[in-house]
Amino acid sequence: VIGGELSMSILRIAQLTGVSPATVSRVFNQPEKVSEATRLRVLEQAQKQGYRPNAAARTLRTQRSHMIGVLLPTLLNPVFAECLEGVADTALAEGYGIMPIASGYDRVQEISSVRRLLAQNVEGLIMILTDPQEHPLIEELLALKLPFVLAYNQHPDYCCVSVDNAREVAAVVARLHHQGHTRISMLSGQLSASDRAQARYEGYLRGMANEGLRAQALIEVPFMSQDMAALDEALSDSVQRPTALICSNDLLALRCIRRIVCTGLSVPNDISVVGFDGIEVGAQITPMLSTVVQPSQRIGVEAVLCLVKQIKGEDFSDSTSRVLSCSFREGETVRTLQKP
Amino acid sequence: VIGGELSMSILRIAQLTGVSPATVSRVFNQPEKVSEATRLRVLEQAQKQGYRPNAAARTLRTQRSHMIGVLLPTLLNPVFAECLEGVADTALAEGYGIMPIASGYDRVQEISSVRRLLAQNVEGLIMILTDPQEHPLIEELLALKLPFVLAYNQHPDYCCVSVDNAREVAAVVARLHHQGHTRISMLSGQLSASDRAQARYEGYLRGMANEGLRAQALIEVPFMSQDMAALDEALSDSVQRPTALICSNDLLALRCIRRIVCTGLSVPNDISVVGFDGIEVGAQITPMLSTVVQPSQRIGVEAVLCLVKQIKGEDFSDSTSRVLSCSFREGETVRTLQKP
DNA sequence: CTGTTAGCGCCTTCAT
DNA sequence: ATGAAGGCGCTAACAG
Repeated sequence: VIGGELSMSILRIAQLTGVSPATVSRVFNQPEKVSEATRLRVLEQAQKQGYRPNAAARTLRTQRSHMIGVLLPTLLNPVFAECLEGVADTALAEGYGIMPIASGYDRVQEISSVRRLLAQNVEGLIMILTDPQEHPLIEELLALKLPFVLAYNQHPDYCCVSVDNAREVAAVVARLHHQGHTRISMLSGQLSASDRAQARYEGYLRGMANEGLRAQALIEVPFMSQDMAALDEALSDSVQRPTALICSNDLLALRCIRRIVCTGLSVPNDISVVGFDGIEVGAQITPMLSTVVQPSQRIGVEAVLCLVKQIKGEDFSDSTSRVLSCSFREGETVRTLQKP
Repeated sequence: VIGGELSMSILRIAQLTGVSPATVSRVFNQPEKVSEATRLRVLEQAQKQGYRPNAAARTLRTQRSHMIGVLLPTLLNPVFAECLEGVADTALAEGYGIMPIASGYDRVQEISSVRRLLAQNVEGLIMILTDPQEHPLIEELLALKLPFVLAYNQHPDYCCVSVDNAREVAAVVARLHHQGHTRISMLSGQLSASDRAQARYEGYLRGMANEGLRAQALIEVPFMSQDMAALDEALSDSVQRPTALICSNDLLALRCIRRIVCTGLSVPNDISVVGFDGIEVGAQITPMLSTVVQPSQRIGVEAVLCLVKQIKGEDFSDSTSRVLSCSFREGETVRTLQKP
């Protein structure tokens, strides 16, 4: 009965310790059900042999992978990297591993990426979609009864961890107005590219209406390319030129500032710029970027907590959405205008 | 023989299609060994039933998880996020999933994190360590015969994908000297914090020696905190003050620029600043950061390719290290001095 | 080209 | 408190 070249497994530890495999298993999963004496012996042997439970076998047996899939647009935008950091840390703390995939803001890739995640038998998904509206993926997940949480996205029917994009931008408009600005424009990537962009633009419109200001036409630039022609045009008319520019995200804001300065104008003296996201570097640069700071890491944290709750509770209806509040970073890219 | 509530599995598809489980398995793994007719029938049935092969079972059976573990300091520094993007994309293309964990620049966490990765039965590891010198982890992995690749780190004995940090910094020194700078200082986070920091500092010393310049004392600031006292002191003496400052990484460079400007000095008029890393945002800001651009994404890509080669080849000696070359980004934070 | 069979390593009732 | 036994879903011989 003496095993020969037994590969590393629970069985080997069992034999070496002189107990049954069941006992070894218990030591790792229900330690309280094993007498301290044998438990220590098993632990010691396991230690000595460098034994680690086989995750695949355990997953197969328990039907639990302890894996969370994460779908995000790209890690090249720090806002998502910051979020992922929050996701990673929290998942770890909750006993889950994460498997991230970037979709490149592409709906087709979003679908294929999630399929791969499903193939890995993830227990749940955290997704940052370009736009959750009528997304085939959602139906699919619902049918599979696979728990998921949307991050940054907003949708009335599904569990989302996000911010009130529209409200935040409207507040920025009010703030700028309060500082004497009336010609306030908004610049964005392609609106169709994300629900955030749309919500933020709506916030702009609402804010302008609230303040009794005339909304300007949206300055829409291709986000992926570096083409700033639309901005150039908006700046060309030095009389009608806006005094303040709200950008749909921080990366765009930086790009705008650069373009404006290259044009020979000054930020914030000639034109104020406000971003959205609150990426860390924005606070390191000079002039410090004035921006709406989303709690990106916290969004990641909450998304995991919410997802884990769903997974544990098996309760799919408990998917309480969370709208986190933003703060405004008083940077140095906004100028208070003299009253005329 | 008519199966009842058979849970989703290869067996179910087999029964429904009227073939054996082996055939279904072949359809997914060795399609060429199955007649087109039955293959199509199986595929159709699988499709209809929404069947997906169970990854855990497959892993258990084949002893291959198709998972790569990734250990990195943090995602909050864009340089690592960019690298991870490269890792993620390439791993996907190679048929692997990735599982990233952040270590927070902490050796103890590095160890515990990798343990967790091992517990997930990853087939290999990509690691960005603070310092691979005499790292207990390495011994452990070697003993386990688990393939791994170090990224950014440099070590003669193990497979690394990195850049020649020392050479690149030395080149910066030469470049600055060529532009008329002689009082060139270097600023870094704690040297002990990473082998990169050390190598870059060595490069500074070597570069200064090469140019026949007198190396200044290293300005060492705590990287994690925002404490810039050491810099303040270096700038206090307006006569001896350096005309150029080489920073050990881009994040530090941004912080320095901010501090310098807040002191009332100008970059680059009063003092030139050069970074190291080449994070994307550095090119978006104004003034554009002059810096040594590491091919971060490519480091990630190469690391995966190198790792996969090891995994496939089972050949642990084929671990050819790769030293990628950097480029210099001519930004706007360096001034060419007039000849005296 | 297809079917049969035997585990991969683990957990978990059910006995003892 | 511990042991025995079955099976999670799949693949890789080996037959036919």
